[in-house]
Amino acid sequence: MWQCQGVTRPAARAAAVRQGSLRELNLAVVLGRIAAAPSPPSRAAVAAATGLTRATVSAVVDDLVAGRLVGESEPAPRTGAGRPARGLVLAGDGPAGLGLEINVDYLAACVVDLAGEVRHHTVRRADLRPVSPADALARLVGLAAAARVDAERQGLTLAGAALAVPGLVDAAGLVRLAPNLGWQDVPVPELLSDHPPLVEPVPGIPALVVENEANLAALGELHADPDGPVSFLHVSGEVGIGAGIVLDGALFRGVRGWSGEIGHIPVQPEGRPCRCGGLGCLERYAGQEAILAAAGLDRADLPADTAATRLADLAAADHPATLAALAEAGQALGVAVAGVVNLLDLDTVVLGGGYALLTPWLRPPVLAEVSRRVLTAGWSPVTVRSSALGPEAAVVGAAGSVVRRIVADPVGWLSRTG
Amino acid sequence: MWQCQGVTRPAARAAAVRQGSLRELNLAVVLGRIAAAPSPPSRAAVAAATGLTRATVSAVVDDLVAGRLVGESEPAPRTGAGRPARGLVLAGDGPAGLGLEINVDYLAACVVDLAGEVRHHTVRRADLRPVSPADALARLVGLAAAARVDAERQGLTLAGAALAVPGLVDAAGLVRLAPNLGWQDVPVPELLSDHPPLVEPVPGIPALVVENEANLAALGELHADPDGPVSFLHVSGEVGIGAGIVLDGALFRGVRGWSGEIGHIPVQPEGRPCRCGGLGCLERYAGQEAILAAAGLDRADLPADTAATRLADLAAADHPATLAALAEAGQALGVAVAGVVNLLDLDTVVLGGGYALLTPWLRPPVLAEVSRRVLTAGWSPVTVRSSALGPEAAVVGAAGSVVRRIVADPVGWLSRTG
DNA sequence: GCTATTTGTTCAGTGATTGAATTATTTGAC
DNA sequence: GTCAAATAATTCAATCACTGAACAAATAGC
Repeated sequence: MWQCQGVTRPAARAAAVRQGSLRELNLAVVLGRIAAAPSPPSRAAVAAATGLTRATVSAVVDDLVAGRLVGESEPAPRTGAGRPARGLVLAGDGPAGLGLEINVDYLAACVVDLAGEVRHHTVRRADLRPVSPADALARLVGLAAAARVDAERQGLTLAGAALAVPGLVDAAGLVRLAPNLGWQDVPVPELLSDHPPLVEPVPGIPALVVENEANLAALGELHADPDGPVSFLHVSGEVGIGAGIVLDGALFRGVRGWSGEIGHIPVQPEGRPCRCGGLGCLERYAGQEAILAAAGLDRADLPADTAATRLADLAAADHPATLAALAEAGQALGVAVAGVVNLLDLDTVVLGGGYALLTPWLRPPVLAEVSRRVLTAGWSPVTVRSSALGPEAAVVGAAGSVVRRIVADPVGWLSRTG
Repeated sequence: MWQCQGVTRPAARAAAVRQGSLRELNLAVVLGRIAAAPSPPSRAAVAAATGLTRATVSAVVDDLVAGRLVGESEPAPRTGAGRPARGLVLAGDGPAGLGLEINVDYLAACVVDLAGEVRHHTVRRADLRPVSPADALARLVGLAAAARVDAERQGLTLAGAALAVPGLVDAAGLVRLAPNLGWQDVPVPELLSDHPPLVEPVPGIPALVVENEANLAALGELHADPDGPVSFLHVSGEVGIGAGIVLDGALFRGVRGWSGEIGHIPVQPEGRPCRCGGLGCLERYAGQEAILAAAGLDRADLPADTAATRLADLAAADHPATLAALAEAGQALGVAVAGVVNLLDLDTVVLGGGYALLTPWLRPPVLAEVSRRVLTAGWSPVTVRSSALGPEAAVVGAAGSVVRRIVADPVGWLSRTG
């Protein structure tokens, strides 16, 4: 009689359902089910899981196979009597996503297929700070072209690309600010328009999405651990500190796509001045420069990308100043994370980027602050763990975001090949 | 060639689309369109807006009219030649939502019809702190019964109820903690099971949802201003400080429904101890008690519900200690809000509850902290405004949450009456 | 009074799903 | 070794809801 459940509202589906939409929706449902299954499911298993009839599933699967989105695997392990099932798997020779990344000291490209496998991965180290945006993008196009050749050699078709940059990106792909690269108002799509296209045009799939690195790294984490939590906070600690917020399996980008600036959450309202103009931002206490300074290390001594490694080595060797620096950083991070958890009620915090290596030392103080400051900590434990992917989380997440889009809405790809 | 757009992922629609779903989905689409239209639309206008044919819309509308969800209004103002349209409106004699609230010093009930009109509203003042949860709920049932009689007299059928409580509620309706009521682990549905049901059973609509007051107040704000922003932060300042987070028109409840505890975001990590066990929580700087103390007022002097009024009166009279207290509270609130905006990239903050009256004095310091501390403040102005609803936001939001659910998914109601 | 215009309904046609029947393939029992 | 049971996948007539065009209704303007 008195049943209870939470107040939720289904997302406003403005789109009317026309006759043909039925098939379009079921293509996505069946493909999504095949993608989510732990082992290659049979048509009958998909039917049972989705509630569709086997006849419908067969018809839908035929379309998916014809469109090179799904393939049949060898007979799955038998369980008893009966005709053996034919396992359905996401095609390894269909569309793939191209992930790209421009960071302070490297460029990277990778290709991920529908099944989520990384089929190509290149990193080219170079200090990009003295390089103009146009030249940096030109070099990146070189990497992308090589990735494309490699992908096509493997029978894959690049259907879209996503570029990770360490900065604020608006909806049009304009990089408003990437302080560590020294970029300001760089119109990436415009600068790339001189180059040949990187991917095959596919209706419904943007040729290029430019996105904040921390956001894509969070998606990479989702991708690397499909059975993990669907809502979590992914904190990337580099020179700056960025966060990607994943809610119900989707990236939360904010009203303008500028969410996740956890590095500028105040942790000491009247504390150290930050170059953003604020006072006491988290970045000034837990950013790479702050940790290095507190540990007594000169930043000029070592390239940015080895800072975390160096700190981890010193900490592992019980270097007192480093341990103290990490404890202080972890405490500041914990204060910010406690605020976030109080606000959003997340139960998982993933430490990524440079923090991944430092998790053994950062985790205890973060957990201490969380358990002290989070109102609901008593009933609901918060997990703090290290990223499953390493520094490549952002590129992999970028490529994964493309295939994720295809799986969620395969109609564009299917209409391409007819 | 180089089109760009954000990385978004459509929500995972696990549900397969069966044959009948087509109609079910279009019932919701058409009903939603009628609800969203600024003036009663014709069938032809709905068809044009949704992309369905007029024939389909007519058929769907017939079902909706038969189910008492939609009615026809008198001819809308003419625009030119042609057969006059028959305007479609949400029925004022169909299902309605029952909103309930238990707060520190009052009980409230209200009824909202499909169109969003408040058709009944009662508030009964009483100090609930010395009253046992069972007795408080018994009194509430009395209010609810009166509301039901009034609703049925007006031809309405109560299809569901939502109860707002100032505390943490889990998914089963158990109130884990409501400090200001003195409640702990109160199983509301169980305590209500002795009473006759408050509403007609409707498939798909929970008879009772228990939810945090701040969350429902945020929904009330969404309800009061349907053309307003679809993503915003609603901060209710009472004895405690709670926030409701609305993202894309839906309440964000967090993993366990305990989101919005903005009152325990640290604003001075080593500052004043809070009864939550943390240090320097926002509540200790911008909560009602902190403001009263800073203004030199004794809390015992005045009932809790008049504290905001009293402070507003004193501030309007330029009482120096009150002005200083509000400035300090506003600054602390601004620090917390700046952190939230950095994290979530929201562009609207609504001050509700007791803060609504104090907005003229709180807004300037909040805005100052936001513009100083939010990284993207330069490109994206943040609006800070007062709640459109007064203290009744939570009850109205509670009732509105029920009708919102019916509009978003009318199938349950329609299957009830056949 | 006639025409143009817009609204809303009717109706045959179509596409996709449905459910039952059928075929295919293997396990296990007699 | 053969047959029955079991499971997988396909085939096919029936059904349901949307489509598009034709039609009826109602009004403004000439």
